[in-house]
Amino acid sequence: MSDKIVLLDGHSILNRAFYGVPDLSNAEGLHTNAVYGFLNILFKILDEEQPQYLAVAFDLHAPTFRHKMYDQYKGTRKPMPQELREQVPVIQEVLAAMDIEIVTKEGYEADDILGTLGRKCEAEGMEVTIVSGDRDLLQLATDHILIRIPKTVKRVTTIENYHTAEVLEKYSLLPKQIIDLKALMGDTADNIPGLPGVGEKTATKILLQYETLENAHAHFEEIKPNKAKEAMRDHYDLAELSKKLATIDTDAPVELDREKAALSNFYTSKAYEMFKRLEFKNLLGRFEETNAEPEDAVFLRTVTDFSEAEELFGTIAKEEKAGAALLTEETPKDGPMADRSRSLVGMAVAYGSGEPDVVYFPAEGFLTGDYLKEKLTELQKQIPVFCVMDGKEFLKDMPDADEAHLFDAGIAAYLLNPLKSQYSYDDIVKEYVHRYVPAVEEIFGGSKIPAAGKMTPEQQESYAGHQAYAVFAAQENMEKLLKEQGMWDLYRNVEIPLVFTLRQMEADGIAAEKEALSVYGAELAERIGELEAQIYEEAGEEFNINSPKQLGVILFEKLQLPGGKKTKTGYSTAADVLEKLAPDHKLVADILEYRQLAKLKSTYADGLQAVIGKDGRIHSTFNQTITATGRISSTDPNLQNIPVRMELGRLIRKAFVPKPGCVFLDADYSQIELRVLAHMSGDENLIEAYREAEDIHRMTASKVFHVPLEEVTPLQRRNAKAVNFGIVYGISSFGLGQDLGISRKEAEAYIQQYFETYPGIHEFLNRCVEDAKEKGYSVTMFGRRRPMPELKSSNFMQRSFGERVAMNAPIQGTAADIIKIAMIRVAKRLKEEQLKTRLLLQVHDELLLEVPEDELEKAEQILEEEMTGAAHLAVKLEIDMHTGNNWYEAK
DNA sequence: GTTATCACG
DNA sequence: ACGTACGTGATAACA
Repeated sequence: MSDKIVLLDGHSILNRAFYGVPDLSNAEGLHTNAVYGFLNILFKILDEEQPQYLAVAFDLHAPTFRHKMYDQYKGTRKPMPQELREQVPVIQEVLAAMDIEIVTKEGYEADDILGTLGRKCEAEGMEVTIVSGDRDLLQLATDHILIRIPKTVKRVTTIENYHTAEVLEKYSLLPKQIIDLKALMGDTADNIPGLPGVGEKTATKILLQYETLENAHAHFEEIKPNKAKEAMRDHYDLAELSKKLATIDTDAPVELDREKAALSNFYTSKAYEMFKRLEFKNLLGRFEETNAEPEDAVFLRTVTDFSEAEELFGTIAKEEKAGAALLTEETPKDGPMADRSRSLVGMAVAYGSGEPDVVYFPAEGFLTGDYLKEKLTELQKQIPVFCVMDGKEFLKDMPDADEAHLFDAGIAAYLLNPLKSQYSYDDIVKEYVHRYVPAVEEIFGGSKIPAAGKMTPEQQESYAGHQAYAVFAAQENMEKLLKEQGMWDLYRNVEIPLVFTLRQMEADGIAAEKEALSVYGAELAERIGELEAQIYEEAGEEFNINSPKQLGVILFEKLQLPGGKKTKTGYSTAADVLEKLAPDHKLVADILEYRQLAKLKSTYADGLQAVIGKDGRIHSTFNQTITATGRISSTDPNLQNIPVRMELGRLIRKAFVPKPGCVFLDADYSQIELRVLAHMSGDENLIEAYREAEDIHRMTASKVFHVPLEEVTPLQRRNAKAVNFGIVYGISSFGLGQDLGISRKEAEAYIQQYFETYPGIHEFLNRCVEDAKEKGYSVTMFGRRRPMPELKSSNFMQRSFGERVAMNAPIQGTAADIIKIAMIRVAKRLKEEQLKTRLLLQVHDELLLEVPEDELEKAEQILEEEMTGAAHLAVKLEIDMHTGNNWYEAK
């Protein structure tokens, strides 16, 4: 059997894949559809062909040399869309990670490289397969060179195969005559002009008779269709040029490096990382059987001997920097946070200069969990730079950690790119150390991390060790980048202190009365039952009201209500659709009420009861690395979306109570985002409006609608308020119209008048978009960045989204910065003044404190001072503050 | 696991 | 012409 080689036309396949695969992008906003499609085609070909060699050819310049000649001639080449362009380096990176040979040559196209290598390999007795989307390549087909052309029709990829015989069969021409064919008929996709008026039919007929272009020209007077004859006579220069354009150079100065092209195991750890980052989940399966060894592994070791450990701790204590990772087991794994007990299973420490030593200490024998914790706490206080992956998690086991020494790599990575959905140690190493360590999937053979106690000793060492290595190795570069990007102050003086504040909030939790929730839930259940019966009766049948699909069928098919389709899967039954129908149909009104109550019961009445711990408190988790704008989020449960707007829902807040002897103290910023906007835009009129008026929405209405302040109607005020909100969201006339239930045109007029009233805001918003377009990211007052890849999109919708985000992110982000600062300041004051008052919750513009009755006055003063003093803006920061014996009263 | 809906700022 | 408000998380249904 002779050797087989597969040669791929990189750009051409990428291009095919781009247009054949629907738009995909990963969490970073990077488009990935073409890369995904490319890899699918590659794997399919390799599975089928089982070649010994593989190489991929790329043009060096996207608009290629040969085509440029014609571009100058006619200048009609469309630029490559940005979404495709950005994927070119990605596929090259992926191929490189897979150790696949990439061949390029200055001054030559991929075609020429494929042609040359193909001929050479054939001459050496190999079987050659060339894969391209470009039919030009058919000219290369022989009995030993197979041209394969993938086509995607309706999401199914099929591949056409051509040896000489197949070319003859399909085109009635020899492969080398394909050149003449193109010369005559042209190829718009490739910008080959051909002869005017000559298509495939005529061209084939001419070539069947005369074999070549030149021979045909010599006999042009005999050519049959008159049009073709004249074209041949008058435009032969075009055909000659076309032939030149269509001819593939099979004598380019390129060589195949057999060693590099030899197909080895390309399931490398680098490739695995790339696939993971690109979120090609079903391609990851290909890696499972192969066990890729990292090429330059981090050296790890496990120490179990007590005196050796003691000695090591002594050495490490003198270090300037260390990285650490804890393996902790939580039991039981579900149920309320407070009911779980934690035990240390082991810990890893990375230290040293240059290539670090990484040591894993299992908590066993004389090295007990308590001993290790004690030692690590000491180390943490001694070592100036102490790096961990997740500081807040670390504090659960090391509550006495020193803030000044802590480097939280997860938070650093979040600030450097807040768009990622996860901050994993392996990504961090890849991104900031340019090295590869095994990810959890590789260590555990699945994306799930088993309980620490269930891991094998090897897995424990690898997981904890690589994590300790990662934070240690990445720290320097991350710190440098944070400083370069002007975020070091934000990192050091806001985010890191906040880690400690949030940890305290989580640990304290908030008391909730199970009984009250249960009673509330029972009341809801009663009314839900009534509604259910009514709905079935009105609908004439029983169905699952919670199923939008079934509900849509009942409403819009069975009962023929107007409202039609809206979502891709069927009818929309969202509240705004149903509300339009509710006044005329009792059924719809009942459904809306049912929905509301069902939500309250399942999410709040039942949901909250389930997370109350044995201590009677709810310990939510506050996430600091989730949002794109810098806000924090709350999960398990989410305490930032407890009902308040509707009275019935609001009653839930009566179940949240202070502990005995305490009261709640709640304060929220008054229109913080609008005030931030006034400050950042510097708009004199808005700033002045804030100085003059109690009620900013009324004031805005007065100015926008040119009526005296006292004569502003409630409707005018409502509209002005909506515009104020809209501005903060990155206004669009459509969105505003939707919100106010008016036409796009009317909304447009409001916006216009608003901008006339506050011209500085108009300028500011434009500047936000322009700046973000230029720099690729937006910035808050405190330096927080948000990258905005969408702004470069050629897709109108995505770009518009980017523009709105560019207007919103600096405002929402700055407000988020301010309340974070306020939280730190409040926490600091409480500590300094040794109060027992505790910060319990943050709800974006609101803080809830649990205050011993005798500290109330002091706490009020602190809260007022620290919240309003958190930032100095051109307008005052004002708060509304209340006390109460539950959250309902305090709000 | 994804989709639709709805709770909050 | 395109088709939207910005930022989150939990639940139930459905595949």
